[in-house]
Amino acid sequence: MTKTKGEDFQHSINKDDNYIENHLARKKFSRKLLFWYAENRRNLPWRHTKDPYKIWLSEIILQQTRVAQGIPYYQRFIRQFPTVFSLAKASEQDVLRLWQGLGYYTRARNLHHCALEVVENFHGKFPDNFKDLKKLRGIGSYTAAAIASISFHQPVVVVDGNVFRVLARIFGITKDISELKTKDYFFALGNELISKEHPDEFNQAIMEFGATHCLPKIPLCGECIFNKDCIANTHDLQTVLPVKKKKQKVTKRYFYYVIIRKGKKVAMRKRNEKDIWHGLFDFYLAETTKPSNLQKLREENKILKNVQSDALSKTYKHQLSHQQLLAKFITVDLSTLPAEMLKVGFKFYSISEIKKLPKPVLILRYLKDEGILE
DNA sequence: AAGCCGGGGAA
DNA sequence: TTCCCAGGCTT
Repeated sequence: MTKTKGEDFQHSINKDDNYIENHLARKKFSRKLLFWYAENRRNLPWRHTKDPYKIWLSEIILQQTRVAQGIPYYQRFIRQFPTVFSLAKASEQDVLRLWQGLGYYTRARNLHHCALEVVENFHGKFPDNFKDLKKLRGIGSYTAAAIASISFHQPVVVVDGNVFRVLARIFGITKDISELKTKDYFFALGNELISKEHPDEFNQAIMEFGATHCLPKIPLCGECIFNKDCIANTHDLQTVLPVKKKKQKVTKRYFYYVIIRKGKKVAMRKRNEKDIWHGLFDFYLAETTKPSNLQKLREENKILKNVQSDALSKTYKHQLSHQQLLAKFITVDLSTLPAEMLKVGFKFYSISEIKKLPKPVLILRYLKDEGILE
């Protein structure tokens, strides 16, 4: 079959704002989801209680943490701190020690701080609604919704990684989930869909569905109750949805160029093919991952070690898709370098020869600034 | 809006 | 290796 990707699909969504209602009524979605959950729910320690303290504890532990990894921590915390009072009474050191190995340690400090807040400001009773829960330290929109729905039966949807994935796929939402406002969109959509009768079950069901069935890489579409209702499945968009911009980090590279002159000629080298600018010519180069200075460079680089001048040029910047290049130049005369440096085998070019060599724009800009090239 | 926090499992 | 996990806080 021909895959309907990107543009065609985007168009079909944009031209119809009622897309969701047309394809899967909210009641139907909720009903099918709860049905699936009844048959597939895992038996997890925090599923046997509605105690807001225990629900809260489990949710903090499970932030950015897999269920299997969190279970033993949950059990140890419950055993050692059965109530919010006992947790509040503990020292931060004790809490951190019990948390060790779990990562994201501000969670542990916030956990302790929050326990103190609940004891001192609320007589040990957690607030019973989304808005007030969210005010507590370490409780964001996700955790507030989880506690509000599970412990207090409030119809507020949880929006976590699972919910993004499940809703984006089933309803064909192509918004970029890395954008902050997109979370508001899913929050609104989820609150339209959530079962008013069983908000707790709905929230746990949709997360369970995402965690065990609608998997990130290989969703089990073949045996899925939403088979015909799911846009991702019917349009073969499982790998596209949810849309998340790469966020590929831009790496910075600092180039310290040494322009070695011999009379009217200048040394240039052809660049390695495994890097940018392969096959192009630039100058002798000392590269670092952090900004440096001549002092430090002299200690690390055999050429620069003997450089007398301390006049680095201004910084030349060049932005590529995934890396930012920052270059400085320094000119030295070959005669000032020690004899051993001659063995490096620089090749010298006259100005007219240099004009003919293929050069990176970074080099070009510098040469023009210096009036070497017109 | 972006950076930061973290250990671990899966592909 | 890379991705992502039942996110939230700070700047």
